[in-house]
Amino acid sequence: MSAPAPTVVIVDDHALFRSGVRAELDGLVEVLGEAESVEEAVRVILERKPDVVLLDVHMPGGGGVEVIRAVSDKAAGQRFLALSVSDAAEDVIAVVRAGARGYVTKSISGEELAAAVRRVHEGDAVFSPRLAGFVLDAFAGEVVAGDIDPELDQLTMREREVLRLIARGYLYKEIALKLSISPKTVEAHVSAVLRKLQLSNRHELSRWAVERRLVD
Amino acid sequence: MSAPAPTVVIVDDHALFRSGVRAELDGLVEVLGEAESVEEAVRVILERKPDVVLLDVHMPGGGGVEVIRAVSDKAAGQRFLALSVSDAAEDVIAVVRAGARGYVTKSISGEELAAAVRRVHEGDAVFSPRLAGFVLDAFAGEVVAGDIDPELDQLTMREREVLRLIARGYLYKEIALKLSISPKTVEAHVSAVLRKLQLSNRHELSRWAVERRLVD
DNA sequence: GGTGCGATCAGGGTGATCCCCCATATACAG
DNA sequence: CTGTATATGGGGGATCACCCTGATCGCACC
Repeated sequence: MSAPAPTVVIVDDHALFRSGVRAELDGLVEVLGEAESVEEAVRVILERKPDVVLLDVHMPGGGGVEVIRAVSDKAAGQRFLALSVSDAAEDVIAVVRAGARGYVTKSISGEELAAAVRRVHEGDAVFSPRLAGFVLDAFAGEVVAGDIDPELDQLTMREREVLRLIARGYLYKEIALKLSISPKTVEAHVSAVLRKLQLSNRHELSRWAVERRLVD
Repeated sequence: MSAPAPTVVIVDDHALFRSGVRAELDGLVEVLGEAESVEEAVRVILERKPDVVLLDVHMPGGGGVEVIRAVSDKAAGQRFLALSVSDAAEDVIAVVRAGARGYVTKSISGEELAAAVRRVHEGDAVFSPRLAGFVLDAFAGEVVAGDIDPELDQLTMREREVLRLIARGYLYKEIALKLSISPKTVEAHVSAVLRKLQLSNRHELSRWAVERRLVD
């Protein structure tokens, strides 16, 4: 337990919060730098190469996920600990998928945060108790869903109905029967969906739907 | 930190190891019982309802995964901490998929094990440092696979290659280009796969592949 | 040396998909 | 009233998917 203090970079768009974290962690970890935007974060992280990046999930310009993506392209081994007010499952899932090795809420104490940083630095996975369930449940294959989607939003109700059936592998004929319309109308709806989502065939459409967990 | 000692049941087919764990945990957690087979484990767990089940992964009669499945059917909230000599990714993935909330190797010390039990009891997720990477990498969408599947087993290597590409939505032409063979040969392989798996079109094939986590 | 299997390919056919054009009715906003 | 969006349809055609019946070659097994 006499390991040297791990080094961190704090990424958050709120200066007040950054200095709060810095003060709380004083003496427990070594703060190498701060950043308040995605671009600045990427630059600072690549420059200072901290043991762990404390990363806010919600930020203008893409959020924590973008930071992880951009940094991981250039420095594969970088470890991230997500730090957020949100305990929404989608946020946790998204940032973990991107590559974060931990996720804690901002209600954490300074000592707990320092401990979490140490554990992430050692390669461990850290999750707030109430979040561990989300992550592992999602990993176990459960459905999460339930959020709003700007891409899905531009589709009309009828188009979404057709999309759902297409994604389940039904033929135009079968969909026409189910909806009591002509196969030609189904075709028209499918074309509209493909155009709006910028996809080129029903296979891509199926994958699109599965990725957004609209079916299966 | 003055919480009452959590209660555990130890499941392992080696009596020597069970008593070792019991001795190491003495005074730190309360051992409610032991089991040395899948059947006994299910019975003891449902009877004693421990806070955490310390579960060996490799056991005659199905191993830890079977225990988790059987118990979860009857007592949904039960928490499991997998304890194994193996640090193979497939073992970790399998047991976490089944529902374990943690996984540590048997090289762990008594104090560390007690701490892990406490954290799992509190709802936290616990992984040995070198295992955390496996689990999160797999969750991030990487391929793990490597297990045996009687359905997949009847496919030849070439057929599996084609299956993978079909499930990803490629056209016969595109697959032919990727594999440097004729579209007609691709067609032949697809037909063989559909026949062997008793499916009728590429949509069902995609769903089949996704369910078995061969793609996506 | 036959027998079987895997991998490669061809021709021909039917149905499905997807694209383009087009038209109609309804509803809603400006 | 006029334009726009939505839902509904049709014709025609190019491409794709799937199935069938073939074939050749190599390799392993008995």
